[in-house]
Order: sequence, then C-alpha cells, then structure tokens
Amino acid sequence: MKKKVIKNKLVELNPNVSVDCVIFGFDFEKLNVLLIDRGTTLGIPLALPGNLIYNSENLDEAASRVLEELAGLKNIYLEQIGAFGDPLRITKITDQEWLKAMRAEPSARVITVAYFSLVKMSDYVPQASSFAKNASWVSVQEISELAFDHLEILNTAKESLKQKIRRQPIGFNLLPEKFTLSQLHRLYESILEKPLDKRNFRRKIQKLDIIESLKEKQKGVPHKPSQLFKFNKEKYELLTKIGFDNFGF
Amino acid sequence: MKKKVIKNKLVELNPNVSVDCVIFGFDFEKLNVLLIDRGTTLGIPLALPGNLIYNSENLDEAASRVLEELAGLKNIYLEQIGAFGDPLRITKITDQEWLKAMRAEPSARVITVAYFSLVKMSDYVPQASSFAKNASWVSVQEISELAFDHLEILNTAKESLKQKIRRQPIGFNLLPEKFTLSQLHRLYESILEKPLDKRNFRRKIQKLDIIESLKEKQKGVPHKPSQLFKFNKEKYELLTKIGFDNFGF
DNA sequence: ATTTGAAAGTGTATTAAGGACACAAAGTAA
DNA sequence: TTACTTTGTGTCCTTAATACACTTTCAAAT
Repeated sequence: MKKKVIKNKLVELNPNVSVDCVIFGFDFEKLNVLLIDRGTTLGIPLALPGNLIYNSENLDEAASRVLEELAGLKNIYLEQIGAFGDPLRITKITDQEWLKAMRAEPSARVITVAYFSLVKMSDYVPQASSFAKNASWVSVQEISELAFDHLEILNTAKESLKQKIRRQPIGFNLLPEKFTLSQLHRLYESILEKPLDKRNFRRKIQKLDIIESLKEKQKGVPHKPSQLFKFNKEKYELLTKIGFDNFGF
Repeated sequence: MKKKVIKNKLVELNPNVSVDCVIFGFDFEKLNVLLIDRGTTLGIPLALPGNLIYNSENLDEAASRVLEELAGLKNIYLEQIGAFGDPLRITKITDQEWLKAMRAEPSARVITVAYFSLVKMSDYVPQASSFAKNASWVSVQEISELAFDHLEILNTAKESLKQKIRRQPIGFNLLPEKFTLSQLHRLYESILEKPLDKRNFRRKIQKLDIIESLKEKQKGVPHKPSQLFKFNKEKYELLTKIGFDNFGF
C-alpha cells in the first residue's frame, strides 16, 4: 500500500469524507453484520467499520482499504450503496482521527460513502487482528440501534442487497466453496426476508444452470446427508454477457 | 432559503463535496439531458449542472437547491445514484467557486454525489434564466463526451433510471398531466433502450390500473386522434403500500 | 436391533404472465 | 376521393409462478 509511504499533501486524510462498510456474513441460519464496539463504558451503540479517506485514493480503493485494515479481508465483493451526509454527522465526536482532522479544519463536516460487502464468515474470525477484539458478528434482525446514522445506512444496505440478489447471483460470495441447496435456500430467505417454497426454489436455481453438483455429500449429520454443490462462475459470466439480470425472486 | 443569510462557518461552501444532477427530459421522441456549456471557446465539453454543497445542508437539499438555482425547477423527482470520487476530479479547474475553495484548502479534492431527476420538458425552457443561456437539452443518444467524469455519471444515471422504471412507474414525472398511451410507450422504449410490443405494452400498463382515460382526445393531428390519459396517483400509492415493486419490464 | 427424529429430495396440476402477430378505424392533407 | 398516418384492438402459444405431501437416509437413543 502506497498511502502512508509518500509524504505529501495528496496522501493526507480528507477530513470531510469517510467510507463505512456494511459487511454481511451468513452463518447458515441468518444474515449477520460485522459491527464495532467503540465504547469503553456501557451503553455506547455499536458502529459500522469505517474511516476517513485519503486524498490519494478513490472511493472504491478506500473501501477496500478499510476492509483490509480493519478486518484483514482482501478481494471481497464490494458495492457502493450511496452517500450519506447530514450536517448532523458532526456528532461523530468520539472518532479520534476525525477529531484530529476537525482541529485542522473546524468548519467541515463529514459525508460518508457507504458500501456493502459480502464475505464468507469463515474468512473473518474476530480473534484474528487487534481491531478484531472490538468487532463482532451481530444478527441483522437483532439490530435496533447503531451509532451516528449507521442504522439508516444498514437499512439502505439491506434493501440494496435485496434488490441486487433478485438480479444477480451474488449470494455465493456469502457461502463456502461447497454448499448445499438448503443452505442456499436459507440464504435467499434470510436476505429477502420471506419464505420461499423449497421445491420451487430448487427448481428455479437448478434451471439457471450456474451451480454444479459435486460427487461429495455432507457427512456426520444426524439425518439424510445433503448433496454438495459448487458455483459455476463460467456459466454465470455467460449469463451476464447476454444481459441476463433477472432471477425472478 | 437560509444558506446565504446566516453568516457563520456552517454556511460556508464545502470545498470537498459537490452535487451533480442528471436532469432527464422527454420530448415524446427520445430521452434528453440538460447540459451546460461552460466554454467561452470552442471544443470545451459540456457538463452536468452541479455545484459545491454548503456545510449547512444535507445532500438531498443541496441537489434540490442546485436544481432550483440553476434551472428554476422546484419539487422535482430526485434520486441519488451514488458518489464519484477519483482524485483525478481535481482536474475540475475551470469552476470558479471550486478554485476559490481550493485556495483556502489546497490539499483537498472533490468528490461528487450524483442525482438523477425527471422533469417535464415544458417546465424548463432554456430562455427562462440567466444560467439558461448556457444550458440546453441534448439527446442522450448523441452524447459521447462530457467534462470531468460526467460521462460515467450519465451512464450510471441511465442504468439507475432503467432499473428504477422496471420497478416503479416514475415515468409519469417526465410527461405532462395528459398524455397518450403512445407517448408513454415511446417513453418506456427510450428509457429501456429496446422496442416493446405495442399491444403487450398497452395491456400491461392498463392492467396495473394506475392510469385513467379522460373524456378528451388529441386534436389537430393528421391521423386518428388518440385517447388522453392521466396518472392516478392514489392507486399507485396503494400499490406501493402493499410492497408492489415489479412492473415486469 | 429397532425405533425415533430430522432434514433431504422429488413431481404434478393449476394459474398467471410474457411474447408474437395483423388489420380495421379515424382523422388530415393533397 | 384518395392517400397517408397513427390509433386501437384479440387470440394463441409458450413460459414462468405457485401450491402442495410423502418417501428416503442418516445418526442417536433406547
């Protein structure tokens, strides 16, 4: 990373612009988001991971950097969901770097560019980094309060994800290489927040012809073991090339 | 408007954040965009209308303000399409206000938050304001070059509009009160950039039950006069309340 | 060894929506 | 009166959406 090496004006933090990431993970039951506990005392609401951007990077780069710096995540599915910028975001007074930047330029206020990202939960284990001590996966259903305007951002992210998955099969980014149809089924139900008929779901997914069954089955489960599948990226890219963008959910 | 009245830090321009608007209009033939000619000499590419934001306003307010200040348009359909922020946007060196702001804070760069808006073309006649001398409607098909990263913004706006109109009947914002089904039909074809079968289109639109036929007909046309319709806002709001968001295009 | 519990896996019939397609009717202008 | 232009309409066929129930296969407990 070049950002801290070169010392000139352009690599300074921009005190006015931050990125925040809604990092989604799926535990085979429900959808989760990675949140940060910034509080030393009780009762301080959790926040989305985010940071100010450098003047030397573009927005997507900044979001990737935040993902990597804060959670060690690389090459992650990322999608911008929009900019948020009430003057009231000025209440972000507990953020150290923001405070520092504010001292230099007190009239400014922050706008944030929000992203959502999809990660395999196994790729991020909260003990892995120093940051991670304060980070944890929280079920989206249980979130009723967040710091700053982060609840609004989360809700927008949920809606974006819903719309996106109705059009592109991005759900595979939340699953391991090998997965079962039931896991995929629950994933779609979690994101869309509605039940989907099992047989109809399986038929529809299989007709798309973007997953292929492996010769392997689940092991050690106290019930009929499930067939394992993997995502067929080549066939998916064929679909997108012909402009296919409707999965019918 | 409070912005220029109160004289304190918070009403200053923020040198780092601008809004740009992709203002769509429909002339019953094709889709157009309102562009500004910033050039005194020939060969300077056209630009989207936009400006820096004030620290005292939120992003949506800033976009509304730009629409009103630059084109006298009020109460216009507006939707954010995202933030754009290459460090290269620093090339925006011809904008006076930006230059001024840069003198105060030279290390900064601009990110822009882009919006698209839908207006009835009759609501904006380019002779109406001083700004307007340099503004004009340009067919989207004819645009192959724009200032800064505005071509990228325009393309994103076109894509957003396409997606949005497939889900919500926002096209009415581009039409006068009274319109014909053929006009609506051409509007959808212009936005979606593909032909739609006339009979199938009419059937689909009428089944939605969000337009109602007036007792009036077109006059003075050298062919069979068309039935006039108007948009039924109440019925549309009923639809959205029950979560309907798929128009099947 | 047998039973129990739990999830996997499978097919059909009905209804709704999408897509292709052609010709008569109503006005103006020449 | 004729020519021209756009409106307005219905049917058939194919594809997609939805609703619905029972058997299979494994582990664990008895």
